[in-house]
Amino acid sequence: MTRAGVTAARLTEAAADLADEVGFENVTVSALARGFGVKDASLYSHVKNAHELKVRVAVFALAELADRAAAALAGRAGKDALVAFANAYRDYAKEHPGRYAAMRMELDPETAAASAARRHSELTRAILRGYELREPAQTDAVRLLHSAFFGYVSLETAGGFRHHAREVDASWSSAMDALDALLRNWPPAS
Amino acid sequence: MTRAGVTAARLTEAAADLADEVGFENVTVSALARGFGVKDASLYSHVKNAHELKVRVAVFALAELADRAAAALAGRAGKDALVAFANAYRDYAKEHPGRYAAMRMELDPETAAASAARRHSELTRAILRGYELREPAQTDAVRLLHSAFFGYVSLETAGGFRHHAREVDASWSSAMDALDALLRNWPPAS
DNA sequence: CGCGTTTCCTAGAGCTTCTAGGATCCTACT
DNA sequence: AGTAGGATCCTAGAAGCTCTAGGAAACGCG
Repeated sequence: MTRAGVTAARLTEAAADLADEVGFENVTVSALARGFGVKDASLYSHVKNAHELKVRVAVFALAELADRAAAALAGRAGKDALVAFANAYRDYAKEHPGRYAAMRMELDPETAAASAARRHSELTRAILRGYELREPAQTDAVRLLHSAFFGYVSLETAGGFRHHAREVDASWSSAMDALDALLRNWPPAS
Repeated sequence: MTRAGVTAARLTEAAADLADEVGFENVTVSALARGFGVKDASLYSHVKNAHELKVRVAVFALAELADRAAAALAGRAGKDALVAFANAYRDYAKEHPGRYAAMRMELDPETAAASAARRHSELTRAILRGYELREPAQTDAVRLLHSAFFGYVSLETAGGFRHHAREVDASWSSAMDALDALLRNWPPAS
């Protein structure tokens, strides 16, 4: 009897795949063990909790998306960078809905700090290099941009825009125009 | 032995309260039954599923927030309306984190259509009366606004802005300024 | 009062989580 | 080669949650 070769990393990736297939809230230690041809109790040598497993998936997805966003940002500036970054978010959510749902988890401060969440902020900030924004407006813009991307993609994947006539793609590109215009014309502090 | 007086509505409200206390993902039929001093099997006369219970909470929260938003919007226009509406979202999420998390659930199309989700769109659209936007820019603006509110509040409650120096309240009001400026100066279709 | 409906119960099956303790495999050191 | 230690996997089992089936008790109405 050879071993199944389970590691924490492999486990996390399998959990992420499972999340994309059956939904993040249906990711379970038992189902994961079945996928590995292993009893569920065995997985507790690699993972403390069911909760820890989900946190691992969230952190993994955060890092994966940060990689994609960084790649999309390379060699681009201004509106090109903005659109490429935003599309990285949207495409990732479409391709990996379970992983994206995992990212919506609440992480406790220390794991959040250790995760790629900070990279997301830094990458969003990198977009602003093509625009003229100084602190503290820069931080405010980073937060608003991140919120807009995140919220738009969340609402779209949740089906929030389904019942409208207008095509979502057209709305999306219009939103990109609007955000670009906003960054070029950020209002002075009141 | 008198009856406990359980109805679907009372159940939903208790579930919403429970969600605010222990988190939406920890809302369980058993815990709810304990709260009513009743066996868990009894609740299945009122609710089909655990899933249906959660959907009920989501729909309930959606309606409750729509009521608040509508009240906040009454008698206001322009930026006043924008800020009041956005604050209704943010305050609700702070006051009722479990209910807000419930709203993030994916609803199947028919229940989503029957829910207050449409009212949210209409209320967001009402904000735009104070600005000069025609279709299809209006729909695009509604989606972007809704995304920004929703995303900002989600990220803030998830602790996404915790590690930054700048006060979130200041960033928030700056975001309001920015969105107001954007609506007053929406870019023409490209 | 009696009838049907609703609410609640007990009993139990099935799934998931997680712990305890034991067996087996791999690695590294002597 | 032999063996000690650690990592991986197992069985067994307790506890919680979901949900069904069938029965009893309360309630509402004619």
